[in-house]
Amino acid sequence: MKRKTSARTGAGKTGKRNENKEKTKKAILAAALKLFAEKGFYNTSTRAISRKAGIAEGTLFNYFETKEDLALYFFEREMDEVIGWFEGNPRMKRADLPEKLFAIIHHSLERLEPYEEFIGAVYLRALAPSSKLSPWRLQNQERELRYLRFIRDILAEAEADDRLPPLGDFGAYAFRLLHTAIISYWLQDCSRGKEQTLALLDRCLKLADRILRKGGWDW
Amino acid sequence: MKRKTSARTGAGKTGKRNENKEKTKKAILAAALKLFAEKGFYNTSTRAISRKAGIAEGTLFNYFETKEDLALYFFEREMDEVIGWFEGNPRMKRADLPEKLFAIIHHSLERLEPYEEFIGAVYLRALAPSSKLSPWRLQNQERELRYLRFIRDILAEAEADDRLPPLGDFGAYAFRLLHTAIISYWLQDCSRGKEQTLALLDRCLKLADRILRKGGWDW
DNA sequence: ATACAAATATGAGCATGCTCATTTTTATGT
DNA sequence: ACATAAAAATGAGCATGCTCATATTTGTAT
Repeated sequence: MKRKTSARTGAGKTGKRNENKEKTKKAILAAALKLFAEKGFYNTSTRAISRKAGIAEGTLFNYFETKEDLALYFFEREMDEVIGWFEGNPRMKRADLPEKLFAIIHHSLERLEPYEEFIGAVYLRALAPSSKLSPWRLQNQERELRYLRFIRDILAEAEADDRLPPLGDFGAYAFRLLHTAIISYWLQDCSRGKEQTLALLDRCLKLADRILRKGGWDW
Repeated sequence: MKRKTSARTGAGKTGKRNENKEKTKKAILAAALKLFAEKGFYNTSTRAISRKAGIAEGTLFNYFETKEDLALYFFEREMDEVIGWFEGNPRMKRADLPEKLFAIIHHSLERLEPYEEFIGAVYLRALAPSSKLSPWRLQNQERELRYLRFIRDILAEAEADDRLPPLGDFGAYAFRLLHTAIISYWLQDCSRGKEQTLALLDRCLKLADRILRKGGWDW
């Protein structure tokens, strides 16, 4: 007789086995988050995470292929948080395009702040998902697509209202380019409260707004 | 009696000691370059470099603080090469501003091509020199300044001819932002001959040209 | 219950980047 | 020549990220 339990693969399965797996995964993530916050990414060893999570060291690598993957998981959650925050925020619905785009980057910078130390090691990679650098996993490609669709939809809405020339997919790619660049600037910004970055971001988007409002550029 | 040899510190000293030092440094760099090209950055161990250079492993770290520093050295040389190429190229003197800027990024991408594999690990860091990620060394700050001055001078020339509104230092920073972003795009560009990146770069600079030619933006 | 197989956990062990106490080399003063 | 000190080279050794052969647990069929 074949299995009677759910035939689906992936998350959401039931059964003791999967309960344990999820419990272990959560334990690892909780331990990692705590230690990263305490000691930083580079000063936290996978041994320490395993010990705190109450598992053997090898087990950790059954759940996450590399230590960086562990960090990527947090970024993925942060990005979903930003998308969720935006979509659940009624003020954003009413805002005009530059305000929306500013808010998205601004909010994501705020969410990223606690992780600043290891963003250089991980985040810039995450934004270049098809780089040869590391074998890109499906998980990352899904996140990437989710991000690009999210931006594309916002731009498409503005295009539909004739407030934006038709950029096609280029718009989302260009915005991601800006997003990447702003983060790399933010990383090296020593000013109080990262005000230089915010000023730069404001400038860039106001500029883009002025350009795009004119319309008729030969894209 | 005090030393009679040169009192200066730094490169260019004479004496058997410094001759040996420079010889060793060159041996390390030659070995590293060869191995990086053969096996790639990540598949080349510091042990292998040391062995090929004919020195003990510890010696390597008397010359370069980290393996990444070894890589940074090549980037530094590449950047100087780009600056030298630009300044020694008479066609560039006559070119207009967007052509100049396009050529700088284009040429540097061409020079960077052999190192593509480990640029993600090193180059983006190098462009964020005051990041907390790693304790930034004087060497890097000097390179950074050399780059920014190089760009600033090109922009200042255009400003003097009234072909550009007065941007002050912002111009050089903004260009570096573009440069960073283009590189991160380039890293993930799978198109033949990286033509997508070149198209994007062309678009960005033509756009910037059109904006700036109008003049009078309230920077 | 028992047997069996698939899934999962384990930790000894590997290669690596890097450190540091010690040894060797070089330059100088007498 | 010899002594001395500074500079430089050395390689054993450390902690780390990660692997993999082995051991344990879990689910199913009889």
